[in-house]
Order: sequence, then structure tokens, then C-alpha cells
Amino acid sequence: MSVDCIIFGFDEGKLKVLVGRRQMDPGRGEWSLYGGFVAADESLDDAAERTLQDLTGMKKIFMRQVGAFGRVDRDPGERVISIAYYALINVKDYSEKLRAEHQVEWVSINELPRLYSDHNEMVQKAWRMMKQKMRTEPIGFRLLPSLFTLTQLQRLYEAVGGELIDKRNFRKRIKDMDFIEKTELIDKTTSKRGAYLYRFNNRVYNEDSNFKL
Amino acid sequence: MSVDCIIFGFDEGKLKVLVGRRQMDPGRGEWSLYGGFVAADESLDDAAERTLQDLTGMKKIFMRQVGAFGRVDRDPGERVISIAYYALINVKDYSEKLRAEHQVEWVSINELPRLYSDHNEMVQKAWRMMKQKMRTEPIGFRLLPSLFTLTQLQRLYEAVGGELIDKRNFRKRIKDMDFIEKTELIDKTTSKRGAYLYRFNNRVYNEDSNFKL
DNA sequence: TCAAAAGTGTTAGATTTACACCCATGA
DNA sequence: TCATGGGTGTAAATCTAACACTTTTGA
Repeated sequence: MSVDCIIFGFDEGKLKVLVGRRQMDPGRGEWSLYGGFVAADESLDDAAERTLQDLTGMKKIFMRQVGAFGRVDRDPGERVISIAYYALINVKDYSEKLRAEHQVEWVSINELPRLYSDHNEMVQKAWRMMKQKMRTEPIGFRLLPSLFTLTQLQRLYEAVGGELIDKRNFRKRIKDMDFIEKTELIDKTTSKRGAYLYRFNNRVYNEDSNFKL
Repeated sequence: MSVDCIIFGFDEGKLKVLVGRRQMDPGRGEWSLYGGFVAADESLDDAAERTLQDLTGMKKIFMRQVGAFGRVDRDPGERVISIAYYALINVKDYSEKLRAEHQVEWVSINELPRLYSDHNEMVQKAWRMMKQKMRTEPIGFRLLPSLFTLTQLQRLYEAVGGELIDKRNFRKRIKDMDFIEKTELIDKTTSKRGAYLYRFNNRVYNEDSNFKL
């Protein structure tokens, strides 16, 4: 009984997944998701949470179950049933040191190599679920810094949805959502002119509550 | 490691679930979903399929995984992780004899009693997923006889969605879907005038392919 | 001065919703 | 003949999609 984590990040305008070389037999050296075993005294969710924290050092990561994967021959050694979870983190919040220690790296979801066992399937299913959830719940902000520009947000939705979005229509929809607040701060790293920084206000969201992108 | 099945049926204008009294300890006698254990040499899907067939005698039942349920204390005896599956069957196709033998009955989803362990959670999640899928994929027909009236179909969507639908708008949408074919047959069981019977043509659906209700 | 990203409204078309009456029949 | 469920169309409102130019500023 194990858990495997599909950890999504957003960087360089691309949706990425954290993958590494498998450290144990069978399949040592193959590209793989990061996972762990479920202890006798912990729930599946707890196991996933612990695994995520072990890898990233971060707590309270947004995480959802993808499902159970249980082909008989999915693990060439003994029989292992694995529960997949996807998680969303901000790439910049992840300690480079920890990342290197665990020998995992961010790979664009469009350029994923063949992964160990059924891990590619897990990624595809996780992506599908995450995409769906991102349309109707404000979870995308977990992939961004707490202050972000509208262009960044748009690029995120484009990367996840896999298609370009009209800038004016996108911004119109954002304006209707009061919980996406414009600050007076300006980010000048991506343009000479600079772009206003926005923030997601969860308190306001919980009052008025409706999200659709 | 077990599987639990949320078997949906549609009868008397209501969405129903097949539940029975639990036959083993712990929890003997409590209302419960029908389940079974996963054998060492079968996949999760195979285990669910076998369990469904064992209960209903039917093969090739439409079935989807709901997810893994793994609270440590979810089973008061030893630790059991369960994978829930939902399935759709036509109530009329289910042998009354088999049903009685297994001592399970159809209970309206709105009148479900408290079920064993976390089974109520499973049902709710299954319902949510099924509802979602029924909007965009033509799976609802599995809950109906192969010939059905438009009123039956509408009642089904109302029962699953939990709200009333405008008759004319509903029928307008049906007309746009060429794979829902009107036959020349008339059902006179529900009205004096009689209503045309329709059928879902999967072949046509696979050609033209788009469903939205 | 110019290249590059930020910012901003309008309009046509498509989709969705609301709504009320006649039809056919068996009892 | 009448009660019951079957069947049908239109118009307003809303939502969606397409589309192009001006602004700011650092190099």
C-alpha cells in the first residue's frame, strides 16, 4: 500500500511536475513520481501529507486524491496498490536545497518522459481532475506567489487548460470577482512599464463565493 | 483491502441505491453497501466487477472508481482500506430472485439510513461524480430500459440533478442529439394518449459525439 | 525612438431561460 | 366529457467570443 504524489508547479509559463529517479528496486533509476508507503497507523490522507512534507518541507499543502491504482502487475516486485494524490505548490517556495537533496526536478507536463509503472496514467488523470477543479474553484493561486500579475494568472490558466485565452475577456472576468484584489504595487520584472500586482483574498471569497474561469 | 459498490438504479421517479444488512462482524446487521475483498491475483477493477457480478448476475455493468477510503479506524475490526466504485444498472434487468437472495434492497438516495462506517460518504461522493458525468456523457441510459419515453428521461435527470427541468427546453435539447432516436413505438403504460418511445444509438453517438444536458 | 508588455470596450452571435396552450385517449 | 399526461414555439435576457489600438518606459 503506497501513495504517489503528482506535485504541480508553475514556472516559465509552463505547468510542471516534480519527478525524480527512482531510488529503489525494482525500477531503480527510472523516472518516477515521489511516493511512500502507508504506515499501519495512518490514514491515506495522512500518508500523502507526510510524504509531501518529507519531500518539500512544507505543511498544509493543497492536496486532493486522484484515485487508487491497482493493476496486479503494476509493480514488478511484490504487489503494491497505490493511491495517487495531486498537490499544488508555488515553485518559488520550494527550497532548492531540499529539491536537490531529494534529486527531484521540475519537468514540463508536456515533456514528461516515460515514467515508472503506471505513473504517467496517474499524471494524466491528476491533470484532468485539476484542470476541472481549477475552472470552478480558486485553487490556481496556490501555484502562484501571493502577489501576481494578471498576465501571470492568465498564463497559468493557459498552461493548465492547454489553450490560449483572450486577454480582454480574461480580465473582464477577473474584474467581476471581488476577491481578486488589485494592490497598488507594481511588478517591473517582466516589462518596462510594469504591471499591477493582485492578490487572492480568501476571506472575501468565502463571503461572496463564486468562481468561474 | 476491499471494494464497495454504490449501485444506482432509477425507479418510481427516484434515484435509488442498493443497500443491505451487513452479514459479518463487526457491524453485523447495520445498513451497508455491498462489497467484497480484493484477491491477491486480481486488479481493483476486476474485484469490483466480480463483486458486481456476484450480486447482480450481470456482466459488463457500467462502473467507475469513486476513490480510496482509508481512515485508520474506518473498520472497527482490523484495518481495511476500501476502494469505492459506483455502477449503473436498470432496475428492471435485475433479477428479483437474486436481489432477495442477497437481501439487498433499493432505497431512495434521499432517504438513505445511516450506513456502516464511511459508506454514506462514499455514496455522496459517488453521487456527485455520477451527476457530473451524466451532464456530459450519455451514461444515464444505463439506468433506463433500452426503450424509454422522454418524460422518463426527464424524470431521471431531475432525480439525479435534484431539480426540476423545463419540459420544452429539455425536449429541445434532446432533438439536437441525433443519437437519441425516436421510434414508432408507443408506450401506453403511463398515459391514455401514449408517448413515443426513444432509444439511445451508441453507434451514431460515436460518430457525431457531443452530449450536453 | 522603438520594442515589448500592460491595459482597456464594444458588438454580433449563441445560448439559456421563461412561459401556456392544444392533443389524444380511456375511464 | 373530463382528467391526465403528451406534445409543441417564441421572445427576452444573458453569456460568450471576436476583435485593435493606446500607454508606458528602459534600453
